[in-house]
This record gives sequence, structure tokens and C-alpha cells, in this order.
Amino acid sequence: MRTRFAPSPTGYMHIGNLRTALYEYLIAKSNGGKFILRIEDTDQERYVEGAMDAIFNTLEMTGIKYDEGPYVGGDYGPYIQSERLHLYKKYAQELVDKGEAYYCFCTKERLDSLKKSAAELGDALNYDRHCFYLDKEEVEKNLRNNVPHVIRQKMPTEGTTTFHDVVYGDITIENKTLEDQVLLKSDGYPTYNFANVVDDHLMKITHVVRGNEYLSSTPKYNLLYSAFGWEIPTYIHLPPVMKDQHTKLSKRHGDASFQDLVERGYLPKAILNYIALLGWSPKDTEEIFTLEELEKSFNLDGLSKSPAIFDIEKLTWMNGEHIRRMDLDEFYDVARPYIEKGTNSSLTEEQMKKIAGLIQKRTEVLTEIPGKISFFAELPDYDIQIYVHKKMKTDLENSLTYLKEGFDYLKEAQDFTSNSLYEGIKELAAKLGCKNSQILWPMRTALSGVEVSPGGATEIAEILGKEESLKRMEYGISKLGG
RNA sequence: GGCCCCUUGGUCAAGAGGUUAAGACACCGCCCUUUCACGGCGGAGACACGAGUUCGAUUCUCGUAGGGGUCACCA
Repeated sequence: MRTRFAPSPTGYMHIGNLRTALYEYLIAKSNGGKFILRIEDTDQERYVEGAMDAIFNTLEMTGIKYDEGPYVGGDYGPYIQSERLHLYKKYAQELVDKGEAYYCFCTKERLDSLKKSAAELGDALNYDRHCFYLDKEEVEKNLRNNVPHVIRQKMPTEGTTTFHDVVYGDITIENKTLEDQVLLKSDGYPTYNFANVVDDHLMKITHVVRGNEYLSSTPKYNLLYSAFGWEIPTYIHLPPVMKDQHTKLSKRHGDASFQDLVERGYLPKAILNYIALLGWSPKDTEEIFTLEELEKSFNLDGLSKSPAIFDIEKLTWMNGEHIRRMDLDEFYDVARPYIEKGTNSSLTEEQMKKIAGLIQKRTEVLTEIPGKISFFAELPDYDIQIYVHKKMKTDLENSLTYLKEGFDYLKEAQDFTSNSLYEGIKELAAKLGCKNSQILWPMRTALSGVEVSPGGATEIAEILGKEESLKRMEYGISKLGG
């Protein structure tokens, strides 16, 4: 089994594209097959500098490895279409010789006017097949004079064409709705319609996987395969990934690309996991998968045929899920830049690692880290009203009292670790006859200066260290008028 | 507009004639708890509509409606 991902380098890699690549990869890999990358750069006008690198980088970051493709090579190269021009020319000529295609010298003006009148008449077809009726001498004369021309495929005018698609089943269309499509453009480049057939055949692609926008042109490709006498591949068309009920997710509408999501704090593996589930569902109810696990579980009949809306909230949850499943070192590796950013790189390695431990279960997207932990580096200016907490049974008055008690305790504490401090404070509360929270809440507040913090009073104290903790406690006491 | 395709809670989705119509996100409540998270338990919430086939349709058929795609020298 051989599948291919055939993007055109016209911009950045968007989510729908990436999902197609993923499925193509998974379909091949779950069957022990090969996954091929082919660049479809046959539109010179839409070519975007750097777009090819975006494709390579994205595949690299996600771990989707191709067995054959640009740079890595393979037995069926080159894998960039602009380097295969001679092939398309040769095969187009073959079709002309067989009478399956013909030269067309029509000008753009003539084509435009045909299109206009067809639109007015409500005709399905635009082209009137004018050049098909040119006699041989005239064609040759035009060719000799270098009159610009294209090569068109001659479509049958009656009958129907049926093809089978793995997800959509049998689809039949009437041949008379098919236009004599252009195979070779006047600039010598093939159209997608032609190049994909030639290349898929030459590269021995067994399963053609692509978006379902190609569903309606697939009969044309089959006609091409038959004209050549080539074997028709298995088709697997995929429903689109939507932004909402009405519009597809696309870079054009400013929707997030893979790269954008990574910059927003999403892990490549979580993105991959999430999009795998947009249009495919596993046999059981497990939803968290690594790429390797997907390779094992993937199966064709889990593919669905209706569009799926991209839900950033679920991706966010899933990202958190992947974060929680990392071991601390792995998490620290990805979180460290964000911790440094939030603390201006003012903390020690040891402190940062402890912070990582505190925030791992509280992080869904990496970019939320800096804001959550900046108080470790610098005590923010805070309103003393946050000492008042109904559920903790604290008010301004008892906060001051217990803060002083807490301060005295911390000052004498020998073992400045969270557990030890926590035990000590519990004893203190028992001795004072108050609730644990009546000491801990004011302490947490004084130590952090924020209403909500990752970690409680003693965890923060441990990271801050004795000196800084006492300083902050003192400041809190003075703020409360003590 | 012609042709093709799609339609289960707000979202992702399982189910393919007889089910209390799974599960997940989000939402709500409770529990756990040194705040917040995490975790645990529970709740609310769906078969687009109309015919037909059938003892019985979410499931099959046909219509209707809604949505999408496609009709390029773009892919």
C-alpha cells in the first residue's frame, strides 16, 4: 500500500491539510505501507516563497515521516512536479496520438465569451469543443507558428461514469456534465487534473486520499486512467474540517495554522491527536493517542463522511491531557522557556523545576504559564481585600493576627520544605484553636500577592525560600496595619 | 442554477431494524482540598421533517428542508 500527501506550496500549512497528511500517513502505516510526499507546484502564479519549508517543518515537528519525497529521494522521483514537466508533456502527447485529447488554440477572450454565454443559457458546459474539429493541417500550421495552445481531454458525451469511494460508496455521474478539461497549460505546466493522475500512476500510489472537494472531478480522472489503460487506484475522500457550520477552516480566513497553534502554546502531539479525531473515531472510547498509538489503532471504517467543526476548547482540554501525562522532566523541557519568560529568568534552576511541578496539572496551554507564575519573581501590588475570604473564614483583622503567628513560625522553622511547614502550621492552628485555613489563606495571600495561585502557602514558601518568604510576610503584616 | 455529497445533544462522536441512544469537550451540582487546578461522583442536553417498507424504524427507501462541494490554462 502506498499513499501520498500532495500539497501545493501556496502558503502555510493549515489544519485541514495537516489532517489529510496525517490520515494518508496513518492509512499507509497502519497497513505497513509507504507514505510519499509530493510537491504540487504547477501553479506558477500562486507559488509562495518559503511555503515548501513550512510543509517540511510541519511534518518534521509532528513526526509524520515520509518514506519518499523531496530530498529523501525514492525510486519514483523527482517528487516535485515542476521537475517532471517532460513527463506530462510526453503523456499528454500520447493521449493526443490516441485521439483521447486534442490541441486547443482558443484565446482567453473566446473562452471568456463562451463562458459568459453558457452562463446566460444556464448550460453546464462552457467549452464548445471548437478546436477538436480543426483539421490536421491547421493544427500543424498553428504548432509550427508557435500559436499558444493547451491540450484538452476529450470527454465522452453520453453514458455515465461510476466510481467507488471507501468512505462515500458508489458515486455515479453523467458524462455529459463533463467538460473537455485542460490537461496541459499553455505555459507547458500540467493542470492538477492531469498531473495527479500521471504521478499517482507513475509513483504507484495505491490509495488516493484527499479532500472531498475532489469528489466531483474524480470521474474525470478515471476517464484519464482508462484512456491510458492504467489501473484505477482506491479512492478515499475526506470530509472537510470546518470553522463553523458554514465555512471551512482556511488560512485565507485567518484561521489558525499549525504553526499558529504551536505559538499559542499547543503541543504538536496534542494538535495531531485532536485532528485525528476530527473525522475519524477509534473502536473504543479512548481519546488520548500518541502518533505511534494512532498508527496501531487507525482503521478505515472509523472514517466519517460528514464535516467536523474544529473546536479549540476540546483541543485545549486535550493539550492539558497530554501535558498531565508527561513526566516532570519532559514537561519541564517544554515549560522552561515560559517559566523564564514569566520570571524574567531571575530564578534558579531548582526553583524553576519546582514551579514546573506545581503548574503541570494546572496548565492547559503553555502560554498561560508566564502570567500564572510571575509572582514568584516579584510580589505584585495587591489589594488587602483579598485577605478577606468567606469560605476560609478570614477577615482583615484575623488575617493580621494569624499572619503574625505564621511569620513567627516560619522564622523559627528549621526544615523549610512544604510538607514540614504544612505539618507545623497544622499544629500551630490546633494550638491556637483556629482553622488551618485561617492561617494558610493569609499566608498564601501574603506570599503570592494574588487571589489565585498555583500551589498553596507552604508550597510557595518552599520555592520562595525562607528569606524571601519572611520578607513578603512582613510586608503583608505592614499592609494590614501591623 | 445543474450535478454530486452530507444531516445523532452547543461541539466531536458510537450505534446500522427491537438499546434506559455509548463516550468525550463545554456547562451545572456535589465531594476531595492549604486558594486555584487535578481527581472522584452525579445532572441537564440529541436521532432535521414527512411519507413508505416492517410486527417494530435513529438505523432501509423515497421525498422535503437545511448545509457543503463542484461546475478554471487553481489545486
